[in-house]
Amino acid sequence: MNFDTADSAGYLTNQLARIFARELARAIQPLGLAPAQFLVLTQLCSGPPATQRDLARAADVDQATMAGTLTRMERDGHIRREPNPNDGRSQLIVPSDGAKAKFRDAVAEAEAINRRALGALPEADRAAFLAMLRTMIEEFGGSDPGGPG
Amino acid sequence: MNFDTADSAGYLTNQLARIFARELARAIQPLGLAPAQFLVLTQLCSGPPATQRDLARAADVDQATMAGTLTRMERDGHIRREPNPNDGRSQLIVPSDGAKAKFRDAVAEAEAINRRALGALPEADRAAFLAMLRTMIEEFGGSDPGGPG
DNA sequence: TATAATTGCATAGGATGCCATGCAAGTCTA
DNA sequence: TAGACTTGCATGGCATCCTATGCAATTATA
Repeated sequence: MNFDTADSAGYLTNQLARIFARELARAIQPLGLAPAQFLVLTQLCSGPPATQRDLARAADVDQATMAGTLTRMERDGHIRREPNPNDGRSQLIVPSDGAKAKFRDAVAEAEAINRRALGALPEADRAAFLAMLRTMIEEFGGSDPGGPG
Repeated sequence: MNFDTADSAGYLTNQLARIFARELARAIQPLGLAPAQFLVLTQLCSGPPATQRDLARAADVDQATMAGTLTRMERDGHIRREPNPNDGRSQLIVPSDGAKAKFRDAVAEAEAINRRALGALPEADRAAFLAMLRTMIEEFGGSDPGGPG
């Protein structure tokens, strides 16, 4: 009974994902940002005001996970929570000016890492790789972090 | 200033990796195994006796991470640590009979998940996808969990 | 409208991961 | 051989993630 990790899509994907996360964490750590926080800013800096629920859904993480990330971001002054006039249960998450500035630097770092990784592939394969990732993610589309697929 | 996650290799890879992890965790949870523990058994059940350091390197995780995983596996009776006759600093990790049996079931679950994911791709693309993952992982080959690339 | 179901959050618990430290054992070298 | 360096582990701290709960605010319904 064997399991060859070298031929396992799950194992290889996990390994590459950890590499991406490590590289990004190292690159943006000087900015006071962590990978999950960068992702939150990606949403906040390019769209309308969002609630915790919105952010969790957009990032496809559990609500509890997002709650923790936002707590740390608030602690570090990256965001603040404002009352939501439309719903007393939720709050609107607003990025600080400092966070917006740091986000711009972080984007450059993230893009550099993506370029380095994709650069290892023949130019003709790069778009195909991204498309394959999207296809497989779509296959598990119903796989909410909070419910079986 | 924008960052389009839909075109980010890092973001998409991370998302797919979390899906794989979630699916595997749910599938093998009834066996009393977690993803990282399954990976350890993959090594232990198909190779010579290994030390904590060997396992950490094979899995490309930090030594401290592996220490924690092995502690939980020992707590749950999946492994035991035996003195290493060749080096007083380390111990040899040995899988329990029960763990070996559970590993066989877990392999079936992991393979099913891999098949489902890869099955979303045209047959002709599957091997190419795995090859691209390996190529990018190789690009960051020196990216040890404990040292900059 | 009173009750039930839904929805948004906060928290606690557990598994991974990474970094930084500190100690012990093994190896190298002057 | 003594001192310095290297290597293997254990721990503590922190960031994610997920599951399970419990509470409060909204909505839907009888």
